[in-house]
Amino acid sequence: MTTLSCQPYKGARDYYPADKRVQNYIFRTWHRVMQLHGYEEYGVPLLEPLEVYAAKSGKELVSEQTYSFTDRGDRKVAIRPEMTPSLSRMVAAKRQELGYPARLYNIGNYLRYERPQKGREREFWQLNTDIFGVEGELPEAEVIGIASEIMKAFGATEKMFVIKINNRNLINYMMAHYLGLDAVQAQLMMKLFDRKNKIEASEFKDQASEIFGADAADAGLHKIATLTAAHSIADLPEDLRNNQAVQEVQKVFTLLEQAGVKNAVFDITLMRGLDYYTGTVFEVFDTDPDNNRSILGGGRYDGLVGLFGVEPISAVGFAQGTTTLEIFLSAHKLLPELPSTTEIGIIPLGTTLQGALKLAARLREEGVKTEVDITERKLDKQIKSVVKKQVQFIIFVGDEELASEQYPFKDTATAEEEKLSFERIVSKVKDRRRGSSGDDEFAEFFE
RNA sequence: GCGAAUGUAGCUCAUCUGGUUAGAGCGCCGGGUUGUGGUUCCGGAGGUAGUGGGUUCAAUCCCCAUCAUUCGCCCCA
Repeated sequence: MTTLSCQPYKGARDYYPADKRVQNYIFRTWHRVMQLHGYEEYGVPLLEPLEVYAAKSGKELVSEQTYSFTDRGDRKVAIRPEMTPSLSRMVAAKRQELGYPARLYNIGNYLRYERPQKGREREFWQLNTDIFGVEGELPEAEVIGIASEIMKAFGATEKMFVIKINNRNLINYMMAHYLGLDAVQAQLMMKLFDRKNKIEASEFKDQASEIFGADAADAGLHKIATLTAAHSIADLPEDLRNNQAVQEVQKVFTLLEQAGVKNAVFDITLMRGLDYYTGTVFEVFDTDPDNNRSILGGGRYDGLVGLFGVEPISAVGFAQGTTTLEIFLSAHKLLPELPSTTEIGIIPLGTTLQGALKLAARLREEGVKTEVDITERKLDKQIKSVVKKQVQFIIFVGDEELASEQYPFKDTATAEEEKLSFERIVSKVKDRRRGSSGDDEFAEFFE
């Protein structure tokens, strides 16, 4: 008989209670910010017909990175590698019944068959948020503003992250008309732009001139230098500035300024890999040069709903994953202390287990999350277990306590202990609840 | 899919250029204390050195393969 491995599947993680607390903290914050902005939660199936992704997601994502199989009915099926196509399908199906603007969000897990590494897992969890049915730049500004608020809700300051913004129409115009590239060259150049911040300046230059070809290299490089030096619309060369797409970008920036978002910048090198984007694209980056990593990304994708045979509906959205967000939060020391959801551990003294169980039942009636140690081990072992589980309080229950109804009530963090009545204990725990999380009105997200 | 590094106890690591029964710290379990932990003392369990093959009188150490982990590329959350 061979022994089974304890390791989880490659690229997937086990979430022990301490890990799950971190994940739930992130989920809770996401729920709170999205609901405050009037977004409603929805859900989609884990499985989709493969062609839902084949249509628009991008070649590599579908052919190389999708977990797909043929089901017993001979259907080609994929486990969702992303949300947007499913959501577009869903919106298309009920496009006449939804109230617009349709503001929707979801928190779910996805699978991509990739080589795992730092900030990348095969199974990952992300927030998806989208607004449907509004043309113009207002949805972009709204969604980017929410992205910024999410970052701040996690405690990030504007110095810690930057919102980079670009526009697909501008990119296309720039590639074809300003730089004079054909489709193949443009594709290569987009990939190169995408990597600009990850490679040496000289390497960027070499590869760029190779794409231009010997004849056009000098003029092309000169133009690219002008482009990459541009940190706002105003810095762009005049040939580009009059383009319609530039006006769109300008409008987005004006709206963000009015909304008080100060850390958004124009970045002509921002590309985004997915094929379905049609207008504004944006990403949030860590400003720490050691973590040159995108922690949120999205854009406008007006064509996707129309693929399902209905009139197109304009759409803007973004996704943020827990994997890279966790790296960001811990690097900036933004992860709070997250104690156990269990608030009280009761330790029976001597032969008072029945009394302890009754006390626990009374506490639960008051909504206090309570466990009882039923191991009958030595006292110090029981205390150690409660502390290890990061439960906040201990009540010791012996015959004396049951008679007097005054219980030694210990704070495991400070080691302070006092004798309290049942009522005082309940109010202490509830005070602590309000004080620590600060968002008791969202207590339902603690589930 | 490509490149590189690593793999010894639950965790972090020793074991000097291959040489007797592979060690330590932390953790875990038990006891000193039939009512108080994270900072005491004593004892104990736990390893076919990722796995398989090869070289050798002899392999944790050298070689090959394989698997896993990590870091990059590609791509992306």
